[in-house]
Amino acid sequence: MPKTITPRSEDYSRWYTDVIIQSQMADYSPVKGCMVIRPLGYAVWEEIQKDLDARFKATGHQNAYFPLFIPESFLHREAEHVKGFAPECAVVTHGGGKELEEPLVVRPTSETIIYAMYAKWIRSYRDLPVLINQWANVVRWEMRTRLFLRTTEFLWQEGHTAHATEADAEEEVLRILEIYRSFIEEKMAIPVFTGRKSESEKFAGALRTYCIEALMQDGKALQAGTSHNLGQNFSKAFDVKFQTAEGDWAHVWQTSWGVSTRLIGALVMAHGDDNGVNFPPRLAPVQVAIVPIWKTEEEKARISEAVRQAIDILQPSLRVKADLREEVSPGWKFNEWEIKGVPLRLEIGPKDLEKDQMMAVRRMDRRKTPVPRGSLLASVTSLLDEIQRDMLERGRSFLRDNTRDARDYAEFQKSIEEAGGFYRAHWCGSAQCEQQIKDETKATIRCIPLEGNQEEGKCLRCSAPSREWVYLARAY
RNA sequence: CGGGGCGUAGCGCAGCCUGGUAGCGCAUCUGCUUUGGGAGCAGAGGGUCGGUGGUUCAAAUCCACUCGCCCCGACCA
Repeated sequence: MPKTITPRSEDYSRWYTDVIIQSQMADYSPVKGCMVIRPLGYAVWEEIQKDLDARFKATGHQNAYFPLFIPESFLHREAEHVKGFAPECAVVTHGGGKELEEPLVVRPTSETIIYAMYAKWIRSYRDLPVLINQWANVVRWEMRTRLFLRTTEFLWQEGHTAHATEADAEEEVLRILEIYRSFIEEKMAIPVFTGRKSESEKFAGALRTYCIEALMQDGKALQAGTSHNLGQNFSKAFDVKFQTAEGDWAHVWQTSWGVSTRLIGALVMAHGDDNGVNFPPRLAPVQVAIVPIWKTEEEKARISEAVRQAIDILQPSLRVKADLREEVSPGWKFNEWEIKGVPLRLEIGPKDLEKDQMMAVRRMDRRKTPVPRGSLLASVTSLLDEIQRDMLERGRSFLRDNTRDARDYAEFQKSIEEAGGFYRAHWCGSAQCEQQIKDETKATIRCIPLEGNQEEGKCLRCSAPSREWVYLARAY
């Protein structure tokens, strides 16, 4: 039997692209670097949105929307920010048939346009904190793109908050980091490391950047989310001031944070296999696919009735789909739902009906479990929970097995080349060592753990004394 | 912008080295048989071989140019 998706262990990029296109999550568009998100891919995004949105609202945030176009001069107000983003900006120079007086930048991120508004909205300490999130698209003209991981245009959410004190801003940044971590681990079933970025890796214009780092199956790290403490860099540039209770004037302390459609790429890379994508139950657009099997007309009548009953029972609490097509065989359907990542399949045929059961098959390992029709909802629900747990656990083992200590530089160079993965390594803190490691091994400092990494040691690169270790990896 | 690879039927590919007028799988259509892991058999339809120019009696094949795509780098809060 010809398989649609072939093993690509020797070519992970190709496998990744094939899986996405064949599962119909996304397509290349006529414009290079831009991606068409098809209904399946968008459904995953909607699940991500739904969940994160609820978490943001539960912590007091509100959604709002700001313009796609940003006057070019806004970008220039914060020196570091423009340095980081100017090279990748798309710029509109004409409108209404005329050349514009001032070019408009298509937002690569919205700090500037949003803080220009905050300057008007914020007057008093009573106006703070401002806790706003925006669901939007942004455009960054990267030299090289990859479906979901780095596209010219992508969808994301960007939170922008303003606080009265530095402590409040720092608390917010860490609160969001924890929201991202728990979402990615609990819903996406992807274990992660969290921490702080080094100076060279932080956001253009931030005081400090915190991040979530995950490990893909080919041993490369992927940044899955970021949360920035902007300090007063932007509030000074945009003059966002408030009057304190004491009557003084002060600049606000700000944060910004975001996750993007890149998360979908993480999902594909972390859980996919040669049978297609593989979604964890809590995030899967379709959690259960029911595939009926019949030969005779009489069987068809009985079995479709049983399917209808199953749907009535499961539909109210689960995202379930009955595949009653007659033009394709059951075997076809099995494969199709697997390619599309449905975590649990329920088969029902004459043999099952006799035993008053349905056959449940897990997408992740094809393990079969008969479930009694009498306790269908409870059984299916517990199977889905089990799959969710097992997927996360499998990811944890993988992350554990691929996180190593690096003490000797030569050994580290050899190991990262052969095995990839994360490395715990002491770093003296100098930008020079960081750069040399990058040049010599392509590995970067993915994050500096927030705790648990205090330990006396020697820098991996220069052997100077070091008080803490960091995570190194090659990254997407 | 460098390095590598690929453009041949709707999709995936072979043929090219060594020129001789285009083939395979999937899909499609017809008929019969088929449903617990992508059905089987028999038959049918479908392609100015990315484009332009050159060499030749003859070009998918050789040469030059050109366009497009993919991968690896450079780049990338």
